[in-house]
Amino acid sequence: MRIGELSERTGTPRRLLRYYEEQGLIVADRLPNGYRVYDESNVDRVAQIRGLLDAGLPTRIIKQILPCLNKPRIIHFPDATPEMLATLEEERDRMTERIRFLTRNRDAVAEYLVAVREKLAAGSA
Amino acid sequence: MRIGELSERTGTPRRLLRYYEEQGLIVADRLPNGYRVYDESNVDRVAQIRGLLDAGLPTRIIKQILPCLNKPRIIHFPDATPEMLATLEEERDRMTERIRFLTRNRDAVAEYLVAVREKLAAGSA
DNA sequence: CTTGACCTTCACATCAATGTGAGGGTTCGA
DNA sequence: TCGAACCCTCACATTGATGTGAAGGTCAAG
Repeated sequence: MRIGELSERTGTPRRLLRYYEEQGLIVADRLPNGYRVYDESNVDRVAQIRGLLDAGLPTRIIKQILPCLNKPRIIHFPDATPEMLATLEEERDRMTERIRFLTRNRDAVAEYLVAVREKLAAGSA
Repeated sequence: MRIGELSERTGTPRRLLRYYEEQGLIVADRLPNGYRVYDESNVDRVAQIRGLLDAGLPTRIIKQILPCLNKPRIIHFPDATPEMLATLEEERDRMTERIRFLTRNRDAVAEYLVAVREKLAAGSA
């Protein structure tokens, strides 16, 4: 498929698909006329990228961890340098931290909402 | 305490403390000479803000949910407009989504690391 | 052959979170 | 009274993720 279809199917502006490519997050083949061509796998990949971005990870980190997140559970080890592993561990811990924090705050917000609803119910009763 | 101490105790650049104030996330009293003064509660508050920022929430949303996250479990209801409640619900759901996504990916990264370690152990054995 | 819907690159704009520094007051101790 | 260590505001710079548009190539259908 070309960029327009991928854009529609992932709900991602073309501009960003090009940007992700520029950042090395996705790769596109080219038709003889220069048009980008994508295969199915890119749909999932873009979704993954967007999710990670939305989760607050910067593209340069996403670039590092993406290869470890392949669907086929065949972990193909890229040049797994020690520093890269260190980065990954850091990032894993950062994610864990984030999850903890986010969960705490989500729960607080949720509790608040419940409390407000009760208040409202009591008030209107 | 003045801005310098708060900065040190929260590990946050002064610049950002002023920025958070500008964004309405924290409030500071002023000494007669114009210096900002903070009390203890601001230390936690800043930590909270930084955590939420790090979790990917923009300041304008943080501003909305902060009032619902007070330590003393006395939920004091601000002008809880219906739209604000709607925003909060949306944000709660967004956070939940984020947590889910983040968890999945964190686990994937973690698994990857374990696999690599095993590989390395096998190789060196 | 032209029109319209694609695609390309390039480049400038924006927004939020930050960095950085200029220019200038206050306070306190040597 | 001078210097160091604070504080202030103002304002421009930067970075990452985006928006937007110009100038132009490709291609299928009328």
